[in-house]
Formats: sequence, C-alpha cells, structure tokens
Amino acid sequence: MLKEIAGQSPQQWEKRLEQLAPELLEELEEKKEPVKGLPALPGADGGVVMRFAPNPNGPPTLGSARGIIINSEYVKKYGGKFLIRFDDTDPVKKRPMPEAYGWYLEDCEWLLARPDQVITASERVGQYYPIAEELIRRGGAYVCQCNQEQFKALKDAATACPHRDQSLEENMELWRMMLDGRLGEGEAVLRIKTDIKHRDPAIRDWAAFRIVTTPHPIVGDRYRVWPLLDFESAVEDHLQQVTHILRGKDLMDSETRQRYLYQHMGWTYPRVVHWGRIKIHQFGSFSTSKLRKAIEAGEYTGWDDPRLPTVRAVRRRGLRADALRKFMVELGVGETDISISMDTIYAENRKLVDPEADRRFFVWDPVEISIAGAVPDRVEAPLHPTIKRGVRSLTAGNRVFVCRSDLEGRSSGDRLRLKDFCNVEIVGPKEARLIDLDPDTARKQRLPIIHWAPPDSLAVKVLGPERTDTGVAEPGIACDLNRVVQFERYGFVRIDSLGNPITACFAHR
RNA sequence: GCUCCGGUAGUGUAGUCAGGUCAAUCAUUCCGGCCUUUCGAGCCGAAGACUCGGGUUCAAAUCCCGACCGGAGCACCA
Repeated sequence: MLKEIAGQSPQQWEKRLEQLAPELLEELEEKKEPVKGLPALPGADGGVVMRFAPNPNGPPTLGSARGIIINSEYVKKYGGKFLIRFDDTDPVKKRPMPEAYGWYLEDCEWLLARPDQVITASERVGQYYPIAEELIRRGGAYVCQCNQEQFKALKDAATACPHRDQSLEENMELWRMMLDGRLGEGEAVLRIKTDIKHRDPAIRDWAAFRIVTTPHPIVGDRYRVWPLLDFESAVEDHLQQVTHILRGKDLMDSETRQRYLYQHMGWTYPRVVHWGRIKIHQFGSFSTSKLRKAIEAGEYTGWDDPRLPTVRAVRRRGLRADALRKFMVELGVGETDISISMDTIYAENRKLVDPEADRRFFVWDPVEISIAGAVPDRVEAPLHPTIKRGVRSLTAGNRVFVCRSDLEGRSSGDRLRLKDFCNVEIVGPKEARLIDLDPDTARKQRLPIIHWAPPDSLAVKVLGPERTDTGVAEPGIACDLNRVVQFERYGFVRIDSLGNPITACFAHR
C-alpha cells in the first residue's frame, strides 16, 4: 500500500485527497500563505502591554529605534499600551543624562511611537522597598555582607555564603541599616535567593539592591539604596502588568534570574522574545558611551552629526520615520546577530521621498564657464521629471557653473548638453559655444547631459555621513528649508540651515 | 573554566515548533537590457543560499547526535 503511494506523483496524491477529504486540501493551501509583517506574538490576542526600557545616557540610536518601533508596532497590531520606562538606577557607572529623557520622548514621537505612559525608575525607588521587605519576609532575599571577591569565589564553588541563612530578624535589621546609613557603600547588598547550586553560575543568588551615595542627576540624594536592573525591571514589569517583553539576547539570563523573584512573590512572568545584536555596516558597532566620548572629544559636532547612527542624525538627513519603521518591521525579531546595511534603509526611504522631492541643481567643485552665442537669460526646468507639478525658473546667460569633473577629460570639439538649457561645443578650457537649445539635438547626437548652476547661485555645503562637499546651487533652495530635495546627479538632501553657506545634509543617492 | 543561544544567496528575511507540492519566499544588493533632457525613478531579465559529518525515515532546511563557526552571560552596569 505504502509503496503504491510512494510510486505516485504529488498530483495524484492531491486528486486522491480531494476525493477522501476536501477540507484537508484547503488546509494545505492555507498553510502556504506567507505572513506579512511581524510574526504573531503568542498569547497576544486579548491586547498587550509592552515597554521599551532604555537607560537615558544619550539619545536613541538606530538600535534603540528597533526596540521602539517593534514594541509600538505590536501594540498597534494587538491593541493595548506602549510604555517607555527609563531604567536609570545607576547614578555612577551608567549615569543618566538629564537631557536624554526628553530626547527619547521626542524621537519616539517622531518615530510614530508615542508612548501611552512614561515611567522613570529613579522616581519610584521608594515603591520598591516594600517589595524588598516582603521578599525578606518570605525568605526570598537576604542581606549579604560579603565583599565582591568573597562572594564570587563562593558562588563559583556553588556554596552558600554565611549570610544566606540569617534569621528574618537579622535580615530586616541589616536592611534597615542599609537604608538609614549605618551601613556604608560596598558594605552590604540585598540578594535574591535562587539556587546556589544552579548549573549556570550566572543565576546564583543575584544582587537586587546596593548602597550608592553619589547623588542621582534627577532625584539627587533621595535614596541611598538603589535597585539593580534585574530587580527594578522585574518588579516594574509586574507593577505595569507588562504582558510581553522584547529584550536583547545579552539579557537572556535575566528571565531565569527574575523568575525566582516572581516565584517568591507568586507573580506570573510575562512572555519573552529575544533578539540578537544589530550592527550596521556603515557604522560598525557603536555604543552610546563610545559616541558620547567621541562627541566630547570634538570628533563630532553633536548628537545629530550626520555621521552618527542616532535617530536625530538620520532625521536631520531627511530619512523618514515610516521608512525606518518599514525597514525595522521587515528585519523581524530573530535571535541571530545581524549586520545590516544602510543601503536597505536608503532604498526604502528613496521610494517614499523620490515622488515628493523637488529637483534642484547643485554643482560641486564648481568651475565657471562662458558660453558664446545667443543663449536665453532665463530657462525653466521641471520640479519633477515624471510628476507634473510645475517648473522652476532659473537665471541662465553666458556664464554658468558646472562640475569640474564634468569638464575633465573633454577637449575642444566635444559636445554636451546642459540639462534644460542648451547644447554646447567645447572650444577652450573653460569656454564653450552654443549649438542650439533643442533637446532633440542632444538626443539624436547622443550627447552627454550634465547639470549646471546659474550665475546667481548660492554657496552650499553638504554634510554627509562619509564626506562634506562644497559647491553652489540654484537660489530656489532658500525656500526649501527643512525639506528634502534631490540635487540632480548627486542625491537626496535635506536643507538644514540658511546662511552663508547654506547647509544641507546628505541622505543618500 | 562554567552556562546559554544561534548558523537559509553579498546583506536581511519566509519556511524549522506540527518532516512531504522547498530544484526553497520576499526585499535589498550586484550584473545585463529597455526607457528617461539626472549617475534618480520606472520596466524587463539574470545571478546568487539550506555550515559540515553522521543518524532516524519511504521522505530532512525541518527531528536526533557530533563537529566547526559566531554571539552572549558568569558585576554592588544597563
């Protein structure tokens, strides 16, 4: 029987199945449908509460954008709440930047991911204390006075430290001593009991609170006992009733650690999805603290320097939020570490921006040439090559600018067309002579077509991720402040400031 | 050293849980052609991948084992 089936073709199987059970055939076809957008989140059908939890020690980078976008995208998909939570509980080693809180909110807004609620951990530390005390009462936590090396040695040997089985009263008293100052920095931590023999040493009795006397940039010296990430995050996720956590693979152990706390408290842990590290070809790997140092050293002009992989920098260059969103959604949420190229983001952005961007002439490395003959004083050029939305009027005349590179390698007798203007023949190093105005001449003679800039052009400096170009551009760009335009044969730019020179930021070709 | 995770075209990604129509999806990139008064856009075409080795099975990208490669954690950082 089996042999008989194996000998038949898939088409024959299908026919047979159709006779036997047509409903199963439908099911087969259903399965083939490709899923669009983000993969389904298990258990999300009743709505979700999700959060993005940055440390505000700089503005969001493109890596943060992924977290902001994917979280908010899921909330959009299933309904529910999107939270921003500032995990700013280290006043020393990961000292928060007061300005950065606002930067996150601004960039979220721009990324079309307005949070439904904003939580700042440093302002809520007082609410964590009763939970710590409850944990002590339940025997799930203890005050440990080992120094770091001692504890590490014991932990690596899978042995409990002497403080682990102190009485409840002792622990409470020590905890009060942490709070009221009788214990100093480094003298004690509160640990969550896990399994001291857990096969993974990273899980064993982790620290939940430590003493820090350095004032916090937001709340000053309001607290001297500060939670560590695993405690703060675990508790806050429960308080906010977070349903799904998206977190980096680097925090994979956190779930295992935090589950012990949840167990002690009788809470249920949210669902967790992990994703791998993201690297961008054009920027290499970057960290906020590294960028911060480079900025402070004067290597960059600021957090929105077009050479930087921050959200504000790409915004300044004229990348659009919806392009970024589309790109991030297509990246998905895989656990593999990925290395992406900005080219893919650029391609996405180009599709959105190309139909909307007016065309402008920008001549880099300009050379002034003279054209002998009766050339018009003004010409008109379309604002867009295929979408009819009008023209721009340009001053023309006998002297215009062209790119040095368009002249190089040409000699007397060579002909070319100045786009939307005239056909010329080279007669000298910087001299040309008019042939005629007809674009058909250029077409028939297959002349190279170059662009040019009018005599009344303005000085322009284009700041790009890879280099800075200087040149001149038609004066109309003075009306394009904050808009994205295409400099023909150059690329898309956002006009960044009016001045002398006008500055533009380069987006992409 | 201990522990965890991953490996589909150049880059991402779908498919892997529930093995079969997967000679493998989509996007981007690259190449060729067409079109175009931009080196942009558009159109057409092409190239390009299941890390390796065993095993299970009629059948393996999919399940199992091992190797290799890559990433991460073992903080009083986030």
